[in-house]
Amino acid sequence: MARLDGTLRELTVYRMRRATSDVLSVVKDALEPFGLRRQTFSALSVICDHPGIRQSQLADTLAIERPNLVQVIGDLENRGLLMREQVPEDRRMYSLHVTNAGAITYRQAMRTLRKVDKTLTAGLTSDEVAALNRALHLIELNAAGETADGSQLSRS
Amino acid sequence: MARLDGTLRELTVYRMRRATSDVLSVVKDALEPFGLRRQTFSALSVICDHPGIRQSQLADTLAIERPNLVQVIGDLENRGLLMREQVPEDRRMYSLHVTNAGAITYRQAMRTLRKVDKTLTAGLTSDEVAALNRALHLIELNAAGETADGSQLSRS
DNA sequence: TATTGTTATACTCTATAACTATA
DNA sequence: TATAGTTATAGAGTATAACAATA
Repeated sequence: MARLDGTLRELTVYRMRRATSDVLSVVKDALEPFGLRRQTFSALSVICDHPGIRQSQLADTLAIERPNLVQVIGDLENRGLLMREQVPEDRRMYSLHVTNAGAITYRQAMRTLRKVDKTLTAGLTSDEVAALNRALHLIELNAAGETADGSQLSRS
Repeated sequence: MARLDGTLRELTVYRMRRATSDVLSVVKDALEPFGLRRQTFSALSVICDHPGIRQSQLADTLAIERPNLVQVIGDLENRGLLMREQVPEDRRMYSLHVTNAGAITYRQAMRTLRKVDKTLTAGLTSDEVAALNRALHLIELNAAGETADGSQLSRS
């Protein structure tokens, strides 16, 4: 039987939502054995690469609202994967560092996610994956530009 | 300043999530003047193309759980965009049809979303968009395959 | 005054169990 | 017994306002 959502599939935005929805489900399952959720994994990754980063910088990087980052950081801290240190020069801030356990967990989880990435893009050449990544990046920039200003589209 | 999430951006799954998140925000804003949400628009589209479709078929088509479709259908019915008729042969079922108002609203919304699609893929050639759509479809199939069975990836 | 991190809160989206009415 | 639609509910993910501590 032919697809009943054929017209919708003419829209790239619909295809993105459908594909991403399934992909995030796979990612969630892949991270579950590590006790990580997508956001805790992403935070761990950025903190590993940038020791001493502040929560507000992390929030900006991951496009997460500051209040929503609180529980992510708290989760990682409770699991002993992360440490917070008050910054002496400005005691409003906390600098974030991963623990040894955090670094190990991150490396294992990242290795698993790279495999997931391979699995999900199986059937595409490396050039096609590169083209896909470029296209996604361009769309992300276009979309961010649309939401930033008072876009005409939302005014009928 | 360089990206702080450079490592994460090596993962296509991360790029998909970031791009799709922004895209869905733009789509939401674009549908708002029509009083539609993403799901009500999608439902309207499928019902327009397939008059008489049943709710369970619609749920399968859009990959929405049956309970979650109830409010979507109710919303469209309350707005007078949709009608439900009990099927005489099997009175458990309702066949769905759009009203004239529903057809008009759908056409206008779809026209707007096609423009949104163009805006978001601006900078890509039509060949590149076609390649993107194919890649997204392949990934969707790969991901659906992973979630269906007891995937080995979730076992460390 | 402005900013960092926090709390409280609410809204959307999604997922599951259990019910009803039909078959 | 099985299925279509429904209800109730709970869990994520995300968004805003307001607060305390600090600058």
